[in-house]
Formats: sequence, structure tokens, C-alpha cells
Amino acid sequence: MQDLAVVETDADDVDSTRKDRRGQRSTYAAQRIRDMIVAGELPAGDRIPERMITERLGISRTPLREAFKILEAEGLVHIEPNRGAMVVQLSLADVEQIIEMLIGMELHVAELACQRGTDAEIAEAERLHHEMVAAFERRDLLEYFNVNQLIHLQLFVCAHNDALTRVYKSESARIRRYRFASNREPSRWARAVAEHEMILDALQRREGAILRELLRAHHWSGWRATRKVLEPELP
Amino acid sequence: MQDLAVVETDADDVDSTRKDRRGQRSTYAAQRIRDMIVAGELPAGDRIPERMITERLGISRTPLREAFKILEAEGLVHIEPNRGAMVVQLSLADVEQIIEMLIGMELHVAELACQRGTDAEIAEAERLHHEMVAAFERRDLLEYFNVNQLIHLQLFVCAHNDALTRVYKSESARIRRYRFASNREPSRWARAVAEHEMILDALQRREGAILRELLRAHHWSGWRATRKVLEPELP
DNA sequence: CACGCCGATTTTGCATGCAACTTTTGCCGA
DNA sequence: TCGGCAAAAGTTGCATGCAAAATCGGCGTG
Repeated sequence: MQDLAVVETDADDVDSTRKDRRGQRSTYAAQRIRDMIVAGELPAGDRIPERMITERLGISRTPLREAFKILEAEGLVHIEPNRGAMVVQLSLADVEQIIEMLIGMELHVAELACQRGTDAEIAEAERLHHEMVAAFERRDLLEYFNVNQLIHLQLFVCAHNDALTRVYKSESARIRRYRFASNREPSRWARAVAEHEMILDALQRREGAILRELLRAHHWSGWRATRKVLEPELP
Repeated sequence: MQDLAVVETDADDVDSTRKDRRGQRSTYAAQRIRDMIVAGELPAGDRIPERMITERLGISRTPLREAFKILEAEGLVHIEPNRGAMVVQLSLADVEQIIEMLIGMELHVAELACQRGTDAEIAEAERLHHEMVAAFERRDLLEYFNVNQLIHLQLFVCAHNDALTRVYKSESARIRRYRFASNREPSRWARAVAEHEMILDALQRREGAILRELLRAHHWSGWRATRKVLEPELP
């Protein structure tokens, strides 16, 4: 293998998924490619040539091809025999079905979170909420979007069900890109923040049924906005 | 590579996942191993040596290791660096969390199925129901179990949401073994059939709210029976 | 007898080579 | 100019070889 230290130019991987650890190269590659896909750096529908990634990440083809299999199982990539991996291109209907599922899961989780969340976990949701409002006031869209996702994830943490959390994370990742695209329709922004205010309140009072309905309304109007943006550009 | 025709002794793979097709060996291996795990042929917690599978399936280590990555992403297998793949050992809490999630999904799906299912799809559910009753009367436990799973899956088909169906299938596979184990507590059998009678009725009348509650009761009492069997043998 | 240690054997992680397949290139005739 | 087709170039699928790590086995010590 060539000199890794020379090939590796990124400084941001001082983490546990460093590629130069025996037994983790495919995991590392999967994480890097996942990030590229979610960030939109690898556009939907594009092929991902093996050489491009092996050169960029400084690994050989064997662990890379394992990474592609992981990402295919996650639904981020599609592998066509003899033609290799390509970024999955979701249709509008696909995105809608995934969102319908995620909303359904979150409504279920809302009640569990009210029953099971510890005070500390709910306090963490409140902390995130304030962080999100601060990002809103700064008009920092990216930060707002990220913290927003964390708040919804915190509901799953409160529900104390790892299976739900795992599936929610994985399926959210598949459509993260598209949800972010909806930020190009910012008219809903202030209204969404107001809805979150009520959502936090219901969670703190542990009113599961109310939280559920607030979330239902919140997500469906969010989806309507998203769909408006996505409609012209998705198959 | 050695002579495949000699190594391959199984007669049951005249399907699309034949191992001797270029570009499908890992898929084929994943399917075969998946079957072995779900059937309990590879016990939970056991390591799966590469050599054992390569010899049994007549493929080389490269596609096999890709198959392991697929199965790890599906949650059926865990790969420990430098120690290879082992069958995931779920705890009772893990199984309960997955079942809680599946029940939640199915309750959601119940309402969608009543709204969206075509008459033909609901008729198919009825056909499966009669098939299941026939298996019950024959006291054919395996057939009963299999058709029963198909009926619940048919609800997802009626709901016309591929994402829900996909996740349900994949997560069901992870705990299939444990659910089947609960058949060693057959006292609930007759009662379960009676519950299914009502479930089918509610579906045919498209009474989503009623179907939902029937399913909730059906699944939770099923889980209580399952837990009784699993409790002594799972961590 | 239990326990730890060290060498031998086995198993895994990865890079690489080769064959099969796909895509591109370049050439010819219409 | 435009298909169309064949050779060339490039890519992928898989088996294999080698190095690193784990496991096994035997032996000595407490």
C-alpha cells in the first residue's frame, strides 16, 4: 500500500474511524462516502467510480467495495453488477413515503417520550430548543437545521427505544439532503419556530396526546413546504 | 476457483441469486447466511468462520466478506475487528424494543390499509386468512406461523408505503427466530386465531380505529406469551 | 492442579492481479 | 455528417497472497 500519510490530506479525522486502523477501513470509507452523499457532494444518480474514492481516501478497492455494500444496505447507494455503485436517486413518492413513515414513528415516540423521558433528557431538549432559537435569530440556517434535527432525535432518546432511534437515524439520513433543500422556501421558518415552542411546552408538561397532534401538524406542514420545493426537480 | 458444480450440492437455488453469476456472489452469500441465521442453523452468539462458509458455498473470501458487511448493516451479524463475524445475540430488552417498534408501525399501517387498500389486496388478506385457519386445523405449526407473518405483511402491502414495508420486513427478520420460539407456548394458539377473525373483519369493513385496537391487543398478548418463553433463555 | 507464557497454527484484513464486462475511441461506409 | 461497429482503454468482480492479529497447544512454574 502506498504511503498513507502522504495521501491523507484531511485533518478532520482524528476520530475512531481513522482509515489506518486494521479492521476499520471499510467502516471509515462508508462513513466518508455517507457524508459526501448526505452533503450532496456526490449528486443523486451519479456513478461513484472506485478509483475516485480509493485515491481520495488512500485505501484499496477491497474495503471500499465492502463500504459500498454497507451503503447499499442502508439505501444510500445502488450497485449495478459490472457497473458499480451509484448514488440512489429517490423519487418524490419515495421521499413522501419515507417521511410518512418517519412522521408515524415520531408520533408514536411522542407518547413514549412523555411517559418515559427523564427530567434530564427533557431538559436537554429544552437546551437544544434555545440553541435552535438562537440560530434562528442569527439567521444561521445551517446551524438551525442541524439543531432542529437534534431536537427531533432527542424525542427518540426520551422514548428509550434503541430500535426506533436506530431506524429513525438511518432513514432520516436517506432524505436529509431533500429536507435541507426545503430551506429554500424560508417563509415557513418563523412559523416553524413558533410550533417548536408549543412542542417543547407539551413535552415538558408530558402531554403525550397534545404533543402528538402538534407534531403531526408541524411535520405535515413542513412536508407541504418541502414538496413545493422538491416537486419540480425530483422524478 | 475450484469446480463450482462439484462444490454446489444444494438443489434449491435455481433462482436469481445463484452464486455462479458474476456480480451476485455477495448477494447470494448474504441470502444464504441470512437464511441460516433466521432458521437458527447458526446459533446466536456463535462466530461464523470465513472458511466454513466459503467451503459450504463454494465462493471465495472476498464476496463473503462483502456479504458479512451487508448482514451487519441489517443487524443480523456483528463484526469484531480481527475476530470476524458472529451472529448477533439480542437481549430480551432488544427484542422487546424491536417488537414495540413493529407494533407501533403496524398500528399506523392499520389505518392506512383501511384507507388505501384495494379490494383485491384485502381479498388477498382474506385468502391468506383462510389458508392460515386451514393450517391451524391441520395443527401445522410451521405453515401457520409462515402464513400468519404473510397476513401481517399484507397489511403493509395494503397501506401502499414501500418504506414502511421494507423496514418492517427487515426488522421482522431480525426477530423471526424468537417469535417462532414462542410457539412452544401453544395455549394461545386458538385464541390468536379468533383474534385474527376479528382483525380480518375490521379490515374488510375498513374500520381503521377498530382494526388498530384489535391489533394492539393481539400483538401485546402475543408478546406476553413470547416473553414468557424467551425470558429464561435470553440475556 | 491451576495458571501464565511462548512458539506454532489458524484466521482475519487488505492489496493486488487477472479475467469479464462496459465504455470510449476511432474508423469506415452510407 | 451520421450511424455503426470493432479495437482499445477503462472498470468492475473475484480469487489469491501476504502480513497482522488471534487462537491453540504444550511446557514449566507456583
